[in-house]
Amino acid sequence: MDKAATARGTDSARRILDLAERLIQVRGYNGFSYADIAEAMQVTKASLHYHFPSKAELGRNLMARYTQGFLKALADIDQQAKCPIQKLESYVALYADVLAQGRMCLCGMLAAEFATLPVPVRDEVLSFFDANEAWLVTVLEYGRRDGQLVFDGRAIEVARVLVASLEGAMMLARTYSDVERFTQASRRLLAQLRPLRRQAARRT
Amino acid sequence: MDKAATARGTDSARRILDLAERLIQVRGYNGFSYADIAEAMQVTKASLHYHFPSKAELGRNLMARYTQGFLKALADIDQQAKCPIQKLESYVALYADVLAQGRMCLCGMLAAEFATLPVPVRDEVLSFFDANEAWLVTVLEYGRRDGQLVFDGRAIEVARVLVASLEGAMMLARTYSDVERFTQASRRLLAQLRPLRRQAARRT
DNA sequence: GCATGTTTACTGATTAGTAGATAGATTGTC
DNA sequence: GACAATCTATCTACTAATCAGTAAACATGC
Repeated sequence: MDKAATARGTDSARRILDLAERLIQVRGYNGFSYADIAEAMQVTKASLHYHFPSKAELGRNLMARYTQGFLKALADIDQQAKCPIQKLESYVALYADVLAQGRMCLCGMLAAEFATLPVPVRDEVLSFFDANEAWLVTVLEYGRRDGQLVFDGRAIEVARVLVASLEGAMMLARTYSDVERFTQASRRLLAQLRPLRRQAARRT
Repeated sequence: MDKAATARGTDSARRILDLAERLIQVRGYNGFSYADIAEAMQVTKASLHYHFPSKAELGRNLMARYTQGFLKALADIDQQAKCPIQKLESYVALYADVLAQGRMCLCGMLAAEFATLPVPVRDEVLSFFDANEAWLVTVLEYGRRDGQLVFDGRAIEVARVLVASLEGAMMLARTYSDVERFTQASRRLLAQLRPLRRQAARRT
């Protein structure tokens, strides 16, 4: 059965990527090694090199998969969310879900280590952020046009502040092992985009 | 002359810390080695271990010095700035100056690698952020009391969003090698705290 | 002669990466 | 349907480089 063969064949590669993803999100690109993955999978390092010849290649593949998955998630939000506010809330939830597992955003982590990354990995990281900003710009402009969102100036600037703030809030919250820090920050960031700004923070 | 001796004596330690600081800000804690510092100083690795027995000890000392310097800078701001807005602008300038050298905030970088850090270094990183938040809270509360700053809810929350957003904006700006990204983000973040919010973004 | 700071010459662990053997499953051919 | 060839995925057994860290000799200046 070629189906089973294919399934088993791709399974190792997928598991390697899963483990690499988690390791990078927790320890960073320079904080994990092939030996870590090999140990977790109970195989030898050599077999990892069969699937991903070099660490750079592993990183590039991982990033490509991550961005693809993120774009899929954004498309799902576009289908399901009823209004721009809801889209932004779902967007924030993507971050919160990662943080809830004690992980950083893969790209936030790689952005920190950017100077040490192989060039192909760098390119993928930039693509990820570009795609994020582009999606947010669409949501923001649409939301402003029909009055559901309020902000000054260019949407791209708001989008960039939003991405940067969420990444930063995620990093600080993880450092303090305090998800609530992220929740409070994201609630505040979204509140600023809503009309009726007086209600930005209902509770003190 | 004990002065010259002390000066020369402490000079090596200071230069080691200077180089370690730059290396961590650019490449991260796991992205540099004693060999990097030794090469830059034209000495052997062994002599570095004379001054800082272990990498953890080096990191702890570096963080202590960094926080001390930052607190000094905050005290200077308190003395020189005339109003809360000006204080916040000077605070943001501290970040911008680091970024202008192509570096990340030392603690922003270490926050990303937090899971892999020796515990003493972790503690120092947390102290740094705690001190930042505490200073900001004072500025924010004072500013709101006499109407120069406007924000909803608790000052601590605003302080945390500010720190997280600045760290995130710094990281993204450095990733894109585009200081302007940080400038725009910080201008926008501070504008939200000013009265007359209509003027938040004068130019597009 | 004693303290400070440096060097030489190591150690053992870990890093990414490779060559070649091997087991088992799949495929093509008669 | 039997058999050979090939493919997939793994293992053993390495390499060369780099990592943090150490011991002991050695210089220099007070």
